[in-house]
Amino acid sequence: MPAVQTPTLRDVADAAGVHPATASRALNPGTRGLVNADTARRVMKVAETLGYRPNPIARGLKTAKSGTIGLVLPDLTNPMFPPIVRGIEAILEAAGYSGLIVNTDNDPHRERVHIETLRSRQVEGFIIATARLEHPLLEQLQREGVQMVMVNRRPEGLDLPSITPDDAVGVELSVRHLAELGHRRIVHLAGPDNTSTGVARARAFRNAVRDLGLEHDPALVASCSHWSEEAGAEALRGMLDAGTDFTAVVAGNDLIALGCYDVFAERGLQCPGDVSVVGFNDMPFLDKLRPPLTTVSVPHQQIGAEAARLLLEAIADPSRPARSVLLPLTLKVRGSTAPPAA
Amino acid sequence: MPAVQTPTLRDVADAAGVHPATASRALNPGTRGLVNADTARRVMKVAETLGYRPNPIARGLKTAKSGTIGLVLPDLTNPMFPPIVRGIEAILEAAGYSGLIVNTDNDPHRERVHIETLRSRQVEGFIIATARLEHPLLEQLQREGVQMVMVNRRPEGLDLPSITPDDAVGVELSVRHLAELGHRRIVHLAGPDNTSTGVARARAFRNAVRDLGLEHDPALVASCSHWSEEAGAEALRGMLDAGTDFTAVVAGNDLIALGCYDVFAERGLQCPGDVSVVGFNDMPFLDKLRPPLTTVSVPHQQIGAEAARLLLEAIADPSRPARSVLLPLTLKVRGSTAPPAA
DNA sequence: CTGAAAGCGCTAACAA
DNA sequence: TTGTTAGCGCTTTCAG
Repeated sequence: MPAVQTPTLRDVADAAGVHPATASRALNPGTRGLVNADTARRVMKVAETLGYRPNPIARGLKTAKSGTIGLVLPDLTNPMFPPIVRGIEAILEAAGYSGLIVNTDNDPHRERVHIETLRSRQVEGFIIATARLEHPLLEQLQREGVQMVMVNRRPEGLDLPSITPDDAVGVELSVRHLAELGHRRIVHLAGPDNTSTGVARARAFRNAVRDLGLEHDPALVASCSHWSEEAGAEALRGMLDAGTDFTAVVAGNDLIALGCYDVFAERGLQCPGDVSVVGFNDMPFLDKLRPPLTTVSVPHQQIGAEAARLLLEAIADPSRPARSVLLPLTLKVRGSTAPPAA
Repeated sequence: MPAVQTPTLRDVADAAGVHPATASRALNPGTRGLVNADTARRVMKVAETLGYRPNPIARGLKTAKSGTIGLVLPDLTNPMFPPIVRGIEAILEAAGYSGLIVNTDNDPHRERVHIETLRSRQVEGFIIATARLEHPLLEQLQREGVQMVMVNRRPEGLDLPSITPDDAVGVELSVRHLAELGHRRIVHLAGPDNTSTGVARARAFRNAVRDLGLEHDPALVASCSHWSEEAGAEALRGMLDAGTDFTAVVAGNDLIALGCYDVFAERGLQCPGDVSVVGFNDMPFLDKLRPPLTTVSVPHQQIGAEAARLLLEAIADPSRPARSVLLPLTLKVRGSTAPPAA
């Protein structure tokens, strides 16, 4: 594609009157010390004026380093991910890395293929947002010594570094808020039970209900098949059709909560008049919904940044032990929660 | 990172008892014809069992082709882009390409740096969603023979392939809808006037107002500094503070419309009771707003897919003349528009 | 401190 | 049809 041939290391070396090897050393901060300071300066200057840009591909071929990391997302159209991506990129960029984003659409096959492609492109590590509790692929990657850090969710039984929200605290906050408003029969529409966030939040829900002395009825908990509006709507419809009695819903995440909104409209239920709802994530634009959604606020950008930092550390020093971070959460009270009707 | 050394072409060749060059030919669909069918089969089988994966980096070094294209976005957190990305990836993937996504945050400097990085990574072309009317960088790239296609917006005076919504039709639809409801004094909060979408929509607005015989007052049009809620809010506040009289707003896009919602809340205005609003793009979740936003629906995924197709065509045959596509739009009438108060 | 030489994994002439 | 030979642009021994 070029047309204008970008100058190569040889060109710089020739112009500076040195051997390419010397030019290489002069241009690389790591090896610059090995070369005469004056020569180094001269080479750098020539490189500058020639507009020399090292070819990372050629470099990668030699060093097996590419300056890239892979970013594996389940679904880019879920608004919670862009802020994570942003946080990641801010850190990577500062470190001279770039992230290659792939979308799996929650399909393990696509995931496998994408990860393979990325590996063949020599990514130096992965940030993975698609973890499932059972995740053989991750296990395999770990065995093969691939560097990676999990964001948001994590697999079970694998000791992998991860940055996740403190799900238990988030749910506890939600349930307590509803209890304080006077709700006694609270539904939990859990996320898929093959994800850590799904089960951790469901477990936290049960604990909170018990600790706060609320009504404890298995019929009040259902799992959604996906983290989506449709799945949330379906789960709530099932609950309603079964005649379950409740005055509030703790949704596994914001999209599931939005699914509830759809069902409220279908069934002529008022929110928060007839039923209150709490979401999870605080994705954008929630404040403009009808009604504005009360939700658990998650520092997505910070999650991303932290994950990137961890990964870069691991790449720099693979022997360093895996570290995991739980990020603190807060509840954002908006208009979707109110005391139950008397 | 590897740990398990992935087998190289040499390994395959050795195992199959042929020369690496033969193995290469056998493995590449394009050159497979040059090799004995039996040998080819054998090589492929060996490659299969060895788990051989070609190294695209090494290949790229030789061929100056990388199988990647660069995707330049102004802001990934704007919900209109993920669907475009999805459309692009669907096509690229099918063609064995992958897209490298970068975010410029509307910063020309970041844009320049990112594009340079991508070029050094040998992307074969670009899909660019950051075009400004005046865009020296694009001009330079075009001069240098870089393949690219514009999505959504385009620069002025450069003959570059583009896939854009039919802005004029979209605005015309909006204004006509409002006129039919009985509105006579309609405000347009235009997008930034350094973008083609901003000015094209503003021009279309003026034309529609004239054609429909509505009130034509320069005070009814303002430009927003960005495609954002904040900028939209600011523009509307200015309008209100100036005492401009109007009953409806045609917003440059959905985010600007959302900014209007904020101002309505601040100033105690009812929508659509006191003032109607129409957006542009039909980004996700608009149906759940208070009130649901009437907007122009844009086939984002199709835009992305079409752009990817165009780019792949151009890469395959650079001599082919630049083609541009205007995609048709429809109006999605929701709850933010109603007849003006009497 | 610098140059020479080799090679990362692959493909593309050119010969045979 | 296959093998030989180079070489993509860079880094990295190893000598000097």
